[in-house]
Amino acid sequence: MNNNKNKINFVSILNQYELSKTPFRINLLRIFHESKKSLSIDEILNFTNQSINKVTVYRALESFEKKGLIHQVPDKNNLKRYSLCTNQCSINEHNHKHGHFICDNCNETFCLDDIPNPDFSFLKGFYIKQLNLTLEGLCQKCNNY
Amino acid sequence: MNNNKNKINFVSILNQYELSKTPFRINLLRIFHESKKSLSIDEILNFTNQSINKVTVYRALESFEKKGLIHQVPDKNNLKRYSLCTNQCSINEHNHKHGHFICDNCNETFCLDDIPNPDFSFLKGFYIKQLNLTLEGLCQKCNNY
DNA sequence: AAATAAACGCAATTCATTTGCGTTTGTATT
DNA sequence: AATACAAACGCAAATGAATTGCGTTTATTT
Repeated sequence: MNNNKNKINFVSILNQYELSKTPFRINLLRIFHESKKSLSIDEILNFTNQSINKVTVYRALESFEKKGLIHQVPDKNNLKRYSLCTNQCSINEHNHKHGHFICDNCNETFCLDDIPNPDFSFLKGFYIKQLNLTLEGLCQKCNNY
Repeated sequence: MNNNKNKINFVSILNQYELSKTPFRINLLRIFHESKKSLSIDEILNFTNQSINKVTVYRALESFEKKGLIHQVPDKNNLKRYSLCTNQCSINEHNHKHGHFICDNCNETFCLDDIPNPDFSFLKGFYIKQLNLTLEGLCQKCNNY
């Protein structure tokens, strides 16, 4: 895999989601793909070496979310935090059976892509659009596993 | 059930959790017990007819949480939002297998006490302290059920 | 290549939450 | 029941994440 191929890849994804392809937004998409976890605004800024304005990050994330490329995930400190959508999502329809594990010690967030689908048939009359599962505890490293 | 008996009840709960029994804190505990859902700061203020200072609410909630009487739950708008603990919790040990349903339309939060316990045995080496499940969609009413 | 729309950076604003401090109230002790 | 101490309270001010306005730059469309 060469860099050129990767770049084309990200651009075509942005195309697919009708998002503009500025250098920063291409880079933002790369950052999401390369870090397998959810990201806060400050974490994103660290990956860009602070070369970009914070407001620009907020607005790019807003666009990405609106188009269904990323989605917001809960954060212990009530900060904005986003994850790449795994399924094909759109503006109107997000369909996550998505889980996150937040480590109490190192604060890392782990995406759990394949959580067993719990049975919610007891919720009669409720329409479930999105499922967000957050586990808290100790990750493998902090649990000295 | 008469009012007197209820009052004694709340006071004894506060006693049990080593929380001081000011008129507001007794009332706060009643509010949590009477509304079966999670509460934001502003929702609490509405129940008290704004007779109490916002800062006081923040500090009372902080105390309640530290002692393990309530716990924070995720909120779509990243506001502080709390629910009564169902299990016996303490300062150091919260053990929730707790779920919440947030309606996209009316914004109500419903507590799901008896969610089926998903199988997380695939998370080898992780220590799971707390499970927070948030469902989003339409509640019975907004779903025209 | 020109016209239009979107992204960007900067400064200023908003709004939830936190902090400091003097006063009041609850709690423990005698 | 009176006193002493700690905690809760209210107010004003501070913090900090997120948002908004606006002029400039860059991407997109024709």
